[in-house]
Amino acid sequence: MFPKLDPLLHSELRLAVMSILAGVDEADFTFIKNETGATSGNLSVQIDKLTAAGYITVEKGFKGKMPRTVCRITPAGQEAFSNYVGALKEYLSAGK
Amino acid sequence: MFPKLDPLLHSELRLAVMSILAGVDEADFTFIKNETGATSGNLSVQIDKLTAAGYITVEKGFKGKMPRTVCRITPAGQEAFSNYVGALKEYLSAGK
DNA sequence: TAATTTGGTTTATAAAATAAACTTGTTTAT
DNA sequence: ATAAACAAGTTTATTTTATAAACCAAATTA
Repeated sequence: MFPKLDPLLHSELRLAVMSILAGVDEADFTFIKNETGATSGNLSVQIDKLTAAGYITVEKGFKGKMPRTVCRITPAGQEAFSNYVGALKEYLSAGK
Repeated sequence: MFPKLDPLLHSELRLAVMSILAGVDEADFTFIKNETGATSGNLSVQIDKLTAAGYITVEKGFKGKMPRTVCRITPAGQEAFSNYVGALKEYLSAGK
């Protein structure tokens, strides 16, 4: 009746990150930080976890001279996110 | 853009409990335990938290000779659940 | 050239979830 | 009658997460 929720996605910040990345081609660290209001440290940690899970990729480069970290969602990440949304609906249906 | 999610509800088991209670008049401990597949210990702890928050009420009695714990959602709980569902939708919209 | 800011990472602390062990009392089998 | 197994939880301990604090290197600004 209640499907298991992917613990990697069932986290406020990681979910927000995935939500952003699901809607765009790419987004950099600073943009995600601004959108979510997260601290750099927290964001850095959560991005690592999503990367380790293969849900996103991280590409480090430079914009001019400043370092820049670009994130993208992977197909596996898209699917995991989609599955999570589906599973969650089972929990929410009663609460309209 | 991303509303804060009520941390009391953003928990797999507590959310399942609230989801059950949102749909029925009352439910007892054993029923919730069966529906969710949770361990007694975990369920006991999470029910305490929901009770402390005023989201549910717990009534202890007996069914025949056996102890029995009946749970009900409160108006505050209904509203919190409803708000949570609304907030969550902001996070899920990108993922269809 | 001395702050200050940008863009982070690493490490430490606080909070949460989960599991293991225990309690109280009830049936069931011997 | 009594021991073994079960029901319905609670309490305590362990593990996992999330968050915050401290730190770092390079770039920019005063």
